[in-house]
Amino acid sequence: MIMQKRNPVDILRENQLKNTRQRVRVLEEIVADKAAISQRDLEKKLGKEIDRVTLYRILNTYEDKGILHRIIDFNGTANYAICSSACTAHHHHDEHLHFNCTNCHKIYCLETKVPAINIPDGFTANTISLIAYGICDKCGKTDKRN
Amino acid sequence: MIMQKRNPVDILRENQLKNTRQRVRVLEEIVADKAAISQRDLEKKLGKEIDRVTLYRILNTYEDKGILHRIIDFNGTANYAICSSACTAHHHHDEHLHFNCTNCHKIYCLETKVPAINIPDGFTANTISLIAYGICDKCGKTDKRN
DNA sequence: TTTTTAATGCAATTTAATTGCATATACTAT
DNA sequence: ATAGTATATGCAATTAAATTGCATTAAAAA
Repeated sequence: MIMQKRNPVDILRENQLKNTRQRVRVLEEIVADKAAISQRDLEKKLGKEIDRVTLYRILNTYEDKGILHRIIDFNGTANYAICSSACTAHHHHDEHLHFNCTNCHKIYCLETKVPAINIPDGFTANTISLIAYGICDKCGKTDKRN
Repeated sequence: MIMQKRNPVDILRENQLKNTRQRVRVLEEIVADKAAISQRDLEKKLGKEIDRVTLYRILNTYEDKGILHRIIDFNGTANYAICSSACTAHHHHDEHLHFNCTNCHKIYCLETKVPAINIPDGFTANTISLIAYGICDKCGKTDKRN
Protein backbone atom coordinates (compact mmCIF):
# COMPACT_ATOMS: atom_id res chain seq x y z
CA MET A 1 0.00 0.00 0.00
CA ILE A 2 1.35 3.34 -1.08
CA MET A 3 1.83 5.85 1.70
CA GLN A 4 0.69 9.31 0.75
CA LYS A 5 2.74 12.25 1.92
CA ARG A 6 0.91 15.31 3.13
CA ASN A 7 2.72 17.31 0.50
CA PRO A 8 0.42 18.27 -2.40
CA VAL A 9 3.07 17.76 -5.05
CA ASP A 10 3.88 14.29 -3.76
CA ILE A 11 0.23 13.38 -3.61
CA LEU A 12 -0.22 14.40 -7.21
CA ARG A 13 2.82 12.46 -8.41
CA GLU A 14 1.80 9.33 -6.57
CA ASN A 15 -1.54 9.47 -8.29
CA GLN A 16 -0.19 10.13 -11.76
CA LEU A 17 -1.80 13.54 -11.87
CA LYS A 18 -0.15 16.51 -13.45
CA ASN A 19 1.21 19.05 -11.05
CA THR A 20 -0.78 22.15 -11.85
CA ARG A 21 -1.10 25.35 -9.91
CA GLN A 22 -4.85 24.82 -9.54
CA ARG A 23 -4.59 21.31 -8.18
CA VAL A 24 -1.95 22.29 -5.69
CA ARG A 25 -4.01 25.22 -4.46
CA VAL A 26 -7.04 23.02 -3.89
CA LEU A 27 -5.04 20.55 -1.85
CA GLU A 28 -3.41 23.33 0.12
CA GLU A 29 -6.77 24.78 1.07
CA ILE A 30 -8.19 21.45 2.10
CA VAL A 31 -5.16 20.49 4.13
CA ALA A 32 -5.07 23.90 5.78
CA ASP A 33 -8.67 23.68 6.88
CA LYS A 34 -8.96 21.15 9.61
CA ALA A 35 -12.60 20.60 8.71
CA ALA A 36 -14.15 19.30 5.52
CA ILE A 37 -15.05 21.99 3.03
CA SER A 38 -17.72 22.27 0.38
CA GLN A 39 -17.32 23.05 -3.30
CA ARG A 40 -19.15 26.29 -2.66
CA ASP A 41 -16.82 27.43 0.08
CA LEU A 42 -13.79 26.41 -1.90
CA GLU A 43 -15.13 28.47 -4.76
CA LYS A 44 -15.47 31.47 -2.46
CA LYS A 45 -11.84 31.13 -1.47
CA LEU A 46 -10.36 30.18 -4.80
CA GLY A 47 -12.83 31.64 -7.29
CA LYS A 48 -10.40 34.33 -8.33
CA GLU A 49 -7.65 31.83 -9.00
CA ILE A 50 -9.49 28.84 -10.37
CA ASP A 51 -12.35 28.53 -12.78
CA ARG A 52 -15.56 27.13 -11.40
CA VAL A 53 -15.62 24.22 -13.83
CA THR A 54 -12.01 23.34 -13.17
CA LEU A 55 -12.76 23.18 -9.48
CA TYR A 56 -15.60 20.73 -10.10
CA ARG A 57 -13.30 18.60 -12.17
CA ILE A 58 -10.45 18.68 -9.71
CA LEU A 59 -12.70 17.62 -6.86
CA ASN A 60 -14.12 14.76 -8.90
CA THR A 61 -10.67 13.60 -9.88
CA TYR A 62 -9.47 13.69 -6.30
CA GLU A 63 -12.44 11.74 -5.16
CA ASP A 64 -12.02 9.11 -7.87
CA LYS A 65 -8.38 8.69 -6.96
CA GLY A 66 -9.18 8.41 -3.29
CA ILE A 67 -7.24 11.54 -2.40
CA LEU A 68 -10.28 13.18 -0.90
CA HIS A 69 -13.32 11.71 0.66
CA ARG A 70 -16.74 13.17 0.37
CA ILE A 71 -19.03 13.77 3.30
CA ILE A 72 -22.62 14.75 2.64
CA ASP A 73 -23.88 17.27 5.14
CA PHE A 74 -27.29 17.92 6.58
CA ASN A 75 -28.41 19.83 3.50
CA GLY A 76 -27.16 17.27 1.02
CA THR A 77 -24.13 19.33 0.14
CA ALA A 78 -20.91 17.49 -0.62
CA ASN A 79 -17.95 18.39 1.56
CA TYR A 80 -14.41 17.27 0.96
CA ALA A 81 -11.70 16.25 3.38
CA ILE A 82 -8.28 14.79 2.91
CA CYS A 83 -8.18 11.03 3.22
CA SER A 84 -6.00 9.27 5.70
CA SER A 85 -2.92 7.63 4.22
CA ALA A 86 -4.65 4.28 4.18
CA CYS A 87 -7.19 5.33 1.57
CA THR A 88 -6.99 3.93 -1.91
CA ALA A 89 -9.01 4.71 -4.99
CA HIS A 90 -11.21 1.69 -4.48
CA HIS A 91 -11.89 1.66 -0.81
CA HIS A 92 -11.99 4.56 1.55
CA HIS A 93 -11.01 3.77 5.10
CA ASP A 94 -12.70 6.84 6.38
CA GLU A 95 -15.17 5.25 8.71
CA HIS A 96 -14.86 7.66 11.55
CA LEU A 97 -17.42 9.96 13.09
CA HIS A 98 -18.13 13.21 11.33
CA PHE A 99 -19.54 16.19 13.13
CA ASN A 100 -21.58 18.75 11.24
CA CYS A 101 -22.04 22.02 13.09
CA THR A 102 -25.47 23.44 12.47
CA ASN A 103 -24.25 26.92 13.36
CA CYS A 104 -21.08 27.38 11.29
CA HIS A 105 -21.81 24.41 9.00
CA LYS A 106 -18.32 23.02 9.24
CA ILE A 107 -17.80 19.30 9.12
CA TYR A 108 -15.14 17.87 11.37
CA CYS A 109 -13.51 14.50 10.99
CA LEU A 110 -13.35 13.11 14.51
CA GLU A 111 -11.27 10.26 15.82
CA THR A 112 -14.19 8.21 17.09
CA LYS A 113 -14.51 5.05 15.03
CA VAL A 114 -17.83 3.88 13.67
CA PRO A 115 -18.98 1.08 15.97
CA ALA A 116 -20.00 -2.35 14.73
CA ILE A 117 -23.56 -2.17 13.45
CA ASN A 118 -25.98 -5.03 13.27
CA ILE A 119 -27.19 -5.30 9.66
CA PRO A 120 -30.31 -7.40 9.00
CA ASP A 121 -30.14 -10.65 7.09
CA GLY A 122 -30.06 -10.22 3.36
CA PHE A 123 -28.51 -6.77 3.47
CA THR A 124 -24.81 -6.34 2.75
CA ALA A 125 -23.20 -3.12 3.92
CA ASN A 126 -20.06 -1.85 2.26
CA THR A 127 -19.74 1.52 3.88
CA ILE A 128 -21.18 3.06 7.01
CA SER A 129 -21.69 6.75 7.45
CA LEU A 130 -22.04 8.20 10.91
CA ILE A 131 -22.69 11.91 11.24
CA ALA A 132 -23.56 13.87 14.35
CA TYR A 133 -25.31 17.21 13.99
CA GLY A 134 -25.05 19.87 16.63
CA ILE A 135 -22.87 22.68 17.88
CA CYS A 136 -19.11 22.48 17.55
CA ASP A 137 -16.60 23.52 20.20
CA LYS A 138 -15.90 26.91 18.62
CA CYS A 139 -19.56 27.85 18.22
CA GLY A 140 -20.38 26.57 21.68
CA LYS A 141 -18.18 29.20 23.30
CA THR A 142 -21.02 31.65 24.08
CA ASP A 143 -20.48 34.01 21.16
CA LYS A 144 -22.26 32.91 18.02
CA ARG A 145 -20.10 34.52 15.40
CA ASN A 146 -18.45 32.64 12.55
CA MET B 1 -48.04 13.31 22.93
CA ILE B 2 -50.40 13.08 20.00
CA MET B 3 -50.60 9.71 18.33
CA GLN B 4 -50.67 9.94 14.58
CA LYS B 5 -52.88 7.54 12.69
CA ARG B 6 -51.55 6.04 9.51
CA ASN B 7 -54.53 7.50 7.70
CA PRO B 8 -53.53 10.50 5.55
CA VAL B 9 -56.69 12.45 6.33
CA ASP B 10 -56.18 12.03 10.07
CA ILE B 11 -52.56 13.02 9.80
CA LEU B 12 -53.51 16.21 8.01
CA ARG B 13 -56.20 17.12 10.51
CA GLU B 14 -53.93 16.53 13.48
CA ASN B 15 -51.44 18.89 11.97
CA GLN B 16 -53.90 21.63 11.09
CA LEU B 17 -53.29 21.16 7.41
CA LYS B 18 -56.01 21.41 4.84
CA ASN B 19 -57.15 18.16 3.37
CA THR B 20 -56.30 18.52 -0.29
CA ARG B 21 -56.20 15.90 -3.00
CA GLN B 22 -52.49 16.59 -3.59
CA ARG B 23 -51.47 16.23 0.02
CA VAL B 24 -53.36 13.02 0.41
CA ARG B 25 -51.78 11.56 -2.71
CA VAL B 26 -48.28 12.35 -1.48
CA LEU B 27 -48.90 10.67 1.84
CA GLU B 28 -50.44 7.67 0.14
CA GLU B 29 -47.42 7.19 -2.04
CA ILE B 30 -44.99 7.49 0.81
CA VAL B 31 -46.91 5.14 3.06
CA ALA B 32 -47.30 2.63 0.22
CA ASP B 33 -43.58 2.53 -0.42
CA LYS B 34 -41.88 0.79 2.45
CA ALA B 35 -38.66 2.63 1.62
CA ALA B 36 -37.92 6.34 1.68
CA ILE B 37 -38.51 8.10 -1.60
CA SER B 38 -36.94 11.12 -3.24
CA GLN B 39 -38.64 14.24 -4.57
CA ARG B 40 -37.55 13.18 -8.03
CA ASP B 41 -39.13 9.75 -7.81
CA LEU B 42 -42.29 11.17 -6.33
CA GLU B 43 -42.42 13.57 -9.22
CA LYS B 44 -42.12 10.69 -11.66
CA LYS B 45 -45.06 8.99 -10.02
CA LEU B 46 -47.23 12.01 -9.35
CA GLY B 47 -46.07 14.50 -11.96
CA LYS B 48 -49.29 14.15 -13.91
CA GLU B 49 -51.43 14.81 -10.88
CA ILE B 50 -49.43 17.36 -8.93
CA ASP B 51 -47.45 20.37 -10.01
CA ARG B 52 -43.74 20.24 -9.42
CA VAL B 53 -43.74 23.32 -7.23
CA THR B 54 -46.65 22.09 -5.15
CA LEU B 55 -44.77 18.88 -4.51
CA TYR B 56 -41.77 20.79 -3.23
CA ARG B 57 -44.01 22.78 -0.95
CA ILE B 58 -45.89 19.78 0.36
CA LEU B 59 -42.69 17.96 1.20
CA ASN B 60 -41.32 20.99 3.01
CA THR B 61 -44.51 21.41 4.97
CA TYR B 62 -44.54 17.76 5.96
CA GLU B 63 -40.97 17.97 7.08
CA ASP B 64 -41.58 21.12 9.12
CA LYS B 65 -44.54 19.51 10.81
CA GLY B 66 -42.61 16.37 11.56
CA ILE B 67 -44.87 14.21 9.43
CA LEU B 68 -41.99 13.09 7.26
CA HIS B 69 -38.36 12.80 8.00
CA ARG B 70 -35.66 13.48 5.51
CA ILE B 71 -32.78 11.15 4.85
CA ILE B 72 -29.93 12.33 2.67
CA ASP B 73 -28.58 9.58 0.48
CA PHE B 74 -25.15 8.87 -0.89
CA ASN B 75 -25.55 11.44 -3.64
CA GLY B 76 -26.87 14.17 -1.40
CA THR B 77 -30.43 13.69 -2.55
CA ALA B 78 -33.18 14.15 0.00
CA ASN B 79 -35.44 11.15 0.54
CA TYR B 80 -38.61 11.19 2.55
CA ALA B 81 -40.10 8.60 4.82
CA ILE B 82 -43.04 8.62 7.14
CA CYS B 83 -42.14 9.36 10.73
CA SER B 84 -42.94 7.03 13.55
CA SER B 85 -45.82 8.15 15.73
CA ALA B 86 -43.42 9.54 18.30
CA CYS B 87 -42.19 12.27 16.01
CA THR B 88 -43.13 15.85 16.68
CA ALA B 89 -42.46 18.98 14.71
CA HIS B 90 -39.54 19.94 16.89
CA HIS B 91 -37.73 16.74 17.46
CA HIS B 92 -37.60 13.73 15.22
CA HIS B 93 -37.20 10.46 17.00
CA ASP B 94 -35.96 8.80 13.90
CA GLU B 95 -32.60 7.73 15.10
CA HIS B 96 -32.56 4.33 13.59
CA LEU B 97 -30.29 2.82 11.00
CA HIS B 98 -30.98 3.67 7.38
CA PHE B 99 -29.84 1.45 4.56
CA ASN B 100 -29.17 2.95 1.15
CA CYS B 101 -28.95 0.35 -1.60
CA THR B 102 -26.32 1.33 -4.14
CA ASN B 103 -28.00 -0.84 -6.76
CA CYS B 104 -31.67 0.17 -6.64
CA HIS B 105 -30.98 3.35 -4.64
CA LYS B 106 -33.80 2.73 -2.21
CA ILE B 107 -33.43 3.84 1.36
CA TYR B 108 -34.83 1.55 4.01
CA CYS B 109 -35.64 2.50 7.56
CA LEU B 110 -34.34 -0.39 9.65
CA GLU B 111 -35.16 -1.26 13.23
CA THR B 112 -31.59 -1.13 14.48
CA LYS B 113 -31.19 1.79 16.86
CA VAL B 114 -28.29 4.18 16.63
CA PRO B 115 -25.83 3.16 19.36
CA ALA B 116 -24.47 5.58 21.92
CA ILE B 117 -21.65 7.57 20.37
CA ASN B 118 -18.79 9.17 22.22
CA ILE B 119 -18.74 12.87 21.32
CA PRO B 120 -15.59 14.85 22.12
CA ASP B 121 -15.57 17.57 24.77
CA GLY B 122 -16.95 20.87 23.61
CA PHE B 123 -19.15 19.36 20.90
CA THR B 124 -22.88 18.99 21.53
CA ALA B 125 -24.76 16.57 19.32
CA ASN B 126 -28.49 16.98 18.77
CA THR B 127 -29.05 14.39 16.09
CA ILE B 128 -27.11 11.39 14.90
CA SER B 129 -27.38 10.01 11.40
CA LEU B 130 -26.33 6.46 10.70
CA ILE B 131 -26.52 5.22 7.13
CA ALA B 132 -25.22 1.97 5.72
CA TYR B 133 -24.51 1.75 2.00
CA GLY B 134 -24.56 -1.56 0.20
CA ILE B 135 -26.85 -4.08 -1.43
CA CYS B 136 -30.35 -4.61 -0.13
CA ASP B 137 -32.08 -7.95 0.27
CA LYS B 138 -34.03 -7.68 -2.97
CA CYS B 139 -31.03 -6.73 -5.08
CA GLY B 140 -28.89 -9.36 -3.41
CA LYS B 141 -31.04 -12.18 -4.74
CA THR B 142 -28.77 -12.97 -7.72
CA ASP B 143 -30.82 -11.16 -10.36
CA LYS B 144 -29.96 -7.50 -10.60
CA ARG B 145 -33.19 -6.12 -11.93
CA ASN B 146 -35.11 -3.29 -10.28
C1' DT C 1 -74.34 29.79 1.73
C1' DT C 2 -71.09 33.31 2.28
C1' DT C 3 -66.75 34.63 3.99
C1' DT C 4 -62.20 33.83 5.18
C1' DT C 5 -58.01 31.57 4.84
C1' DA C 6 -54.80 28.85 2.66
C1' DA C 7 -53.12 25.85 -1.27
C1' DT C 8 -52.32 25.27 -5.99
C1' DG C 9 -50.54 25.97 -10.73
C1' DC C 10 -48.27 28.63 -13.95
C1' DA C 11 -44.70 31.77 -15.54
C1' DA C 12 -40.62 33.79 -14.66
C1' DT C 13 -36.36 33.87 -12.29
C1' DT C 14 -32.41 32.39 -10.00
C1' DT C 15 -28.94 29.09 -9.00
C1' DA C 16 -26.28 24.92 -9.81
C1' DA C 17 -24.11 21.58 -12.64
C1' DT C 18 -22.57 19.76 -17.14
C1' DT C 19 -20.71 19.66 -21.84
C1' DG C 20 -17.91 20.93 -25.93
C1' DC C 21 -14.13 22.90 -27.61
C1' DA C 22 -10.06 25.97 -28.36
C1' DT C 23 -6.07 27.28 -25.83
C1' DA C 24 -2.54 26.71 -22.56
C1' DT C 25 0.35 23.98 -19.67
C1' DA C 26 2.92 20.04 -17.84
C1' DC C 27 5.57 16.06 -18.68
C1' DT C 28 8.37 12.81 -21.94
C1' DA C 29 11.64 11.76 -25.08
C1' DT C 30 14.96 13.46 -27.89
C1' DA D 1 17.20 22.65 -23.85
C1' DT D 2 13.56 21.76 -27.20
C1' DA D 3 9.89 19.65 -29.59
C1' DG D 4 6.17 16.68 -29.35
C1' DT D 5 2.39 14.62 -26.95
C1' DA D 6 -1.00 14.23 -23.67
C1' DT D 7 -3.86 16.36 -20.65
C1' DA D 8 -5.80 20.30 -17.88
C1' DT D 9 -7.83 24.61 -18.03
C1' DG D 10 -11.07 28.42 -19.03
C1' DC D 11 -14.77 30.20 -21.47
C1' DA D 12 -19.30 29.94 -23.56
C1' DA D 13 -23.25 27.62 -24.00
C1' DT D 14 -26.43 24.37 -22.37
C1' DT D 15 -29.11 21.67 -19.31
C1' DA D 16 -31.20 20.86 -14.99
C1' DA D 17 -32.88 22.04 -10.36
C1' DA D 18 -34.93 25.00 -7.08
C1' DT D 19 -37.29 29.30 -5.79
C1' DT D 20 -40.41 33.26 -6.02
C1' DG D 21 -44.52 36.07 -7.14
C1' DC D 22 -48.99 36.19 -8.15
C1' DA D 23 -53.66 35.16 -9.92
C1' DT D 24 -56.87 31.43 -9.40
C1' DT D 25 -58.97 27.73 -7.02
C1' DA D 26 -60.33 25.07 -3.23
C1' DA D 27 -61.17 24.01 1.75
C1' DA D 28 -62.83 25.13 6.28
C1' DA D 29 -65.28 28.37 9.39
C1' DA D 30 -69.01 31.41 10.32
